[in-house]
Amino acid sequence: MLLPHLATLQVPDDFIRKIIRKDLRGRLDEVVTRFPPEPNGYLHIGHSKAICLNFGIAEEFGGRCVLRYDDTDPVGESLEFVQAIKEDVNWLGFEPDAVSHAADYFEAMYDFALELIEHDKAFVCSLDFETMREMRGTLTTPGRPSPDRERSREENLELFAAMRQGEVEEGALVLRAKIDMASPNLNMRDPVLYRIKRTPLHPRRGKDWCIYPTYDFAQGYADALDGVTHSLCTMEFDDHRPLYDWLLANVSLAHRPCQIEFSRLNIEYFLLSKRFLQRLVREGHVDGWDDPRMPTICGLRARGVPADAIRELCERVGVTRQEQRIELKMFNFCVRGALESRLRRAMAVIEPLKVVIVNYEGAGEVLHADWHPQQPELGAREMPFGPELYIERDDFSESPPPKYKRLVPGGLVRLRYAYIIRCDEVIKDDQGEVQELRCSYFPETKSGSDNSGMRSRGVVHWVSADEGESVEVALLEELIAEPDASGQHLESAMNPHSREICNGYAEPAVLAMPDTAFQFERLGYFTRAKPGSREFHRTVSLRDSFKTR
RNA sequence: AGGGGUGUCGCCAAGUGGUAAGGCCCCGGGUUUUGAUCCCGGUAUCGUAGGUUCGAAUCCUGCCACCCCUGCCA
Repeated sequence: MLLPHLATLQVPDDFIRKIIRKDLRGRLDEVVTRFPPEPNGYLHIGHSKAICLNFGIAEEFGGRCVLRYDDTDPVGESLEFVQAIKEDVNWLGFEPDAVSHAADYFEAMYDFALELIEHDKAFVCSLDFETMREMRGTLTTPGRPSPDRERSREENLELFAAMRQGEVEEGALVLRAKIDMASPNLNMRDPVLYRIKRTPLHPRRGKDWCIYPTYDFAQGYADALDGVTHSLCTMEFDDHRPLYDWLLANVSLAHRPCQIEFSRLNIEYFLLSKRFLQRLVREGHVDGWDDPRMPTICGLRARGVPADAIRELCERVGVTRQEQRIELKMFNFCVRGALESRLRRAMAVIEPLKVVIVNYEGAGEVLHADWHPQQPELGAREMPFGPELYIERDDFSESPPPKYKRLVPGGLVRLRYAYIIRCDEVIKDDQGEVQELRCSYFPETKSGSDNSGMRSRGVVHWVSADEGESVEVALLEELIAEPDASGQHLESAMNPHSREICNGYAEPAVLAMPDTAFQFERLGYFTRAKPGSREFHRTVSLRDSFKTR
């Protein structure tokens, strides 16, 4: 799983794995983890950290990992998301040992609720939303008990049954835990356990149920029913843990999963809130959840980011309880690392500038080059060369910055895999815009048989003007312009240049190959919009150490 | 009457009383017909103030900063 050039990376060993290793030495025989997405949206790169952690641990310790859909609230959930989540998990390289649904445990959960009521640990409350909020108190003042708190067990049982039977209006009654209205932990102030929802229908259970358990109620029991030993979740649930434990302790359940929290993955320029992503799609800022600029798993896949680049990133950033905001550079490093050794190289010119070789005799010739300088087993291709070519506009300059290694008037530059040329004349239009370069070439400098001893300033890529294939190339950037746009308004945060289209030319061999992605030399890694398409978009640029560019 | 969590190089992150790993970034240099890749080399006294100790990033005390919590979302 490690990338060839990154083989030094050590096996993961974080505080969670240390706990598990210790538990396996005595307390437990097997480790069972779970990844519990709510099927109300697409997975994004933030989820991949939890996926890699949970599935990775199961793999490393010979345990199991369950993909559990946390479908406890029908609002916003759909089967479409269920399907997409499964596909994304698989694409990332993981196969769940089991798939479960919290909704399939509704019957068992209902029984746990009854048990709590029977033990006087839960009650049916008739407070309306507003009043309940008011009576909960604030961060610094204690709450006050509901007037229904001392309702009799019989009445609670009766009312809860009525709720379940659909005899109660939505919002009229809820089931609450009876814990401590004065607890400094707000989660312990008699939290709601069940609420009534008549609409929409549950995507999986239809109209079987009209009462639904809250996250807090469902989580621990679903974990227990799934046989989970270590319930790994993100830091914001840290102060839910006392409730998680309380709910498990007050019911006759032998199995006791334990919750461990770790910090979320944040990446510069990636805004991962579901609300934000939904809005991008809804308002048409992107072409869909799988737009190649989206930070969703399917978006990254469309962009050409390989699964192992994502896994590599998750492994590299580690697992701790510290907030982490990873630099984009780190992400890009992993993407390049995954692509570097496996993509064929090719030449494409994105902003063409015509070059005419005035001393070239004949119509043209065919040159040869390996598909990859370090991987000869990838084979070689032929490329047509002729008297008219295109080079990149910014590979020529009349007023070059210091240390410029490209073409200047009167200067020499090597056309990669071909000849050294000299710029003899610059043709401009009325506006003074460079139109065309007239150059002469040196036949004795032909690549592979050059013993002229001539030295050029640098090397430049090119495409035959006659035989180059026209291609449409999209240069992609992040959707937001600020490294951290959380809390900003969408309008001001959006990057207006997230997709710039260029019309250019690629060497013909590119279109003759079935490869879905190439490295266009000196430009970056590019992926086809669709198989066989002549539309490409840039997955990531090459690292560029040219300072004044 | 608030509670919980976190503070080690620009970004991640090891380290758990014996004198600061590693990666990314950055800066030098080498190889190179991609200013790519690859290869060498360089860069921190641990939020802060005290204390304990022969010895502290690690133990104790105070302070400071940041994050989370007042949904019948997850």
